Amino acid sequence: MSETPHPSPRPPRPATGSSAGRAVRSAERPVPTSADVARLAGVSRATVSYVLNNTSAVRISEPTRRRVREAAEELGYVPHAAARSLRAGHSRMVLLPTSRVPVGPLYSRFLNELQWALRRLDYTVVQYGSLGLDGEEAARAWAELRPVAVLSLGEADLTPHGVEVLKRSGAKAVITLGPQRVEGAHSLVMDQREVGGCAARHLIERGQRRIGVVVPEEPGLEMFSGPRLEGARRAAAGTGAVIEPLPLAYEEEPAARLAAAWRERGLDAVYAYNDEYAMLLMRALQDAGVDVPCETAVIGSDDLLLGRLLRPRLSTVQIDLVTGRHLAELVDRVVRDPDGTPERHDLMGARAIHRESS
Amino acid sequence: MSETPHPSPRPPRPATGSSAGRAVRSAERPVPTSADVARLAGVSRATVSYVLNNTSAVRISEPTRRRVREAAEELGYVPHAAARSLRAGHSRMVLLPTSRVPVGPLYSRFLNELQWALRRLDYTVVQYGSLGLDGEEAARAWAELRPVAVLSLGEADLTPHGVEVLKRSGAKAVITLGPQRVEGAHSLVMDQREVGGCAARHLIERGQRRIGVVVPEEPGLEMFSGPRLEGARRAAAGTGAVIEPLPLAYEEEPAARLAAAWRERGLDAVYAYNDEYAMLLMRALQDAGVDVPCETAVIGSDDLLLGRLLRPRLSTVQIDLVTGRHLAELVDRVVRDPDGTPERHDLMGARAIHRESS
DNA sequence: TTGAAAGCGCTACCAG
DNA sequence: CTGGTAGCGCTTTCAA
Repeated sequence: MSETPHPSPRPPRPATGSSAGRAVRSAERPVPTSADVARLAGVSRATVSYVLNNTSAVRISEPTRRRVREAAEELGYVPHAAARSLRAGHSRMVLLPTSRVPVGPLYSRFLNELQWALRRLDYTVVQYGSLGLDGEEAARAWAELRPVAVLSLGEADLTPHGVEVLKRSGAKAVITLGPQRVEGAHSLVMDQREVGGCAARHLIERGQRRIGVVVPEEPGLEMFSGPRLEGARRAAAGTGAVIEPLPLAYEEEPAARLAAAWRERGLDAVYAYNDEYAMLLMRALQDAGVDVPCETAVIGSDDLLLGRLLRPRLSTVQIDLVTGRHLAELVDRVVRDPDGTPERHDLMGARAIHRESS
Repeated sequence: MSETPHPSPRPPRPATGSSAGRAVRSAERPVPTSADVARLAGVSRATVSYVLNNTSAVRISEPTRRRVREAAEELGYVPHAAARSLRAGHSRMVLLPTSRVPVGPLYSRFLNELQWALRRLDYTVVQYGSLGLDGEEAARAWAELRPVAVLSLGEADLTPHGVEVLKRSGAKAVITLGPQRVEGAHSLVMDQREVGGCAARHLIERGQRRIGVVVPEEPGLEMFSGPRLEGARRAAAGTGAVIEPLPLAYEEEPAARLAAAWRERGLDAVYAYNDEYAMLLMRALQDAGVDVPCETAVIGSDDLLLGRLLRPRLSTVQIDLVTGRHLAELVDRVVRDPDGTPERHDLMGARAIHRESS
């Protein structure tokens, strides 16, 4: 991609030659505008606007209303959102930069809930794929849409300058959801370290001393895996337990290889990033004759149903995300009062659930 | 939600009283416009536009260019996408209505790939959450954004009339991805029946006669589960095999109940909607003492890695989706030549993979 | 090489 | 109760 940072030019737009506005192709009917509706109904554009928006400050006679509505219906008129928000000077668009990583079921449920809640508050939720843009570029791209709020869920690394750009472009709320605060933004801290910390503490309390931590090789997961590893390290610090990172690809063959050389590592426990990696590794260990949990304890995270179906049942770290409704309300509050002090919210709880694998 | 269909009014907008345009709050700096840049650079707005868009038809002196760019940088100017596309009369927005269902990893990978490919073709991908709107309402809501293309992946039921609305509002391409064609739209047929068909044929070929088909009770999945059941029925028709639908919630307890009463049903095989449901049911069957595959054969679909970790390894139906790149190119082709005959593409292949559970 | 101005579709004033 | 109209920010033609 040759999207370039600010003042350097965009790729030149080909001089189309075709004049702006109405469609030119002969066969194409032009898109109907409120003026067309007005003409057909025999009223002014203002009246059309009043009727269609039900403006309360103005009384329009019932026959007129009906004529306008019939005309709109007949033409298949649909108002032009861009024109409307241009005129209004603001929109109710909440921008939700789309993640580039395959997110888990937990997270996508959260996203759905969030969208629903925002809709109920009359916001238009727009997920914008900013794949392949860095922080600054992304911020500029988002700013072009003039959203009233941006909810960056950690997809691109929002810099303080990026936040500034967004605010200058009219965003009332810039909210980040990630491991650390971003200067100038309202930050909802979702500290993944706590997940790794829970897992490690659980293992250590149960007497394990040499703990492996699976780090997925799948690209795009560093955002989660790094802090989780870090959290495990912190939990181990000073307890005498040691932490050993174990890079692993999400496939049978690499898992089998890791398991084959398992005893050489002398690990007595492993936190496997999440339940899926845990299932993969646990199967490989069992196939290699390593007993779980006696020889090696295993714990995952996310509390997937599937983990409960294994034998032994998989221990896990349950993650409580803030509800979508809660977050939506926060967005709304910040939009209404943009000058409130950027608060810091913690919105993730984590607790270990002991089953049979640890 | 009180979103009402067309001509009936929206909830009246509160007469704000505040005049449109520039922000009013005293503390707030107004959002910089190209006019501000022009003023600061000491040139006209036209020149600003030329420089920032690198218009090839016009030669601007290098010193002027630099002054303009510096001014833009200093003000933190970001062009206003809505104004631009209003003026241009078209946008390059591809609207991707967001699904309301928790989609699987397969599908979200496909979505990511698609977004990426569309970006490479210089489209702006916007996912729009149309949760809670019916087909007609959704079509109108989408049309307000004046997208150049709409890619409805079956989230809301697009009616022929909805397609008409979208086309009238300027959409060059309306592409549906679902079990059946929609009049007027380019249809990419993703026939889920084929998945159920594959599974049933596989079981029948292996000598099974009484086949259960798990139908998830999870809301929002009917779109997939219905056709899959239907496909299984068709495959069974005339073979002497019978199909029995088995509603099931995705939880351990209901699965255990189903398994406890399993023998009374006299089923010798089951297609469990997907691999996750298959894993759930298979575990329940095993816990109830029903042998898999001898007493009951089990097959899922999606070919998840996790299914291969079970003992017996889970048979499955592998689904080949069209690639995102392929679909993006189709979108682009249709946008460039909107009047081409709506083609019908098949973009799903399915084949059964025999492992150990069937 | 640059500037003035029209106009995209819409809404909110103010006058009738 | 309704209509005229200004102007949101931008691009592009035409004129200087």
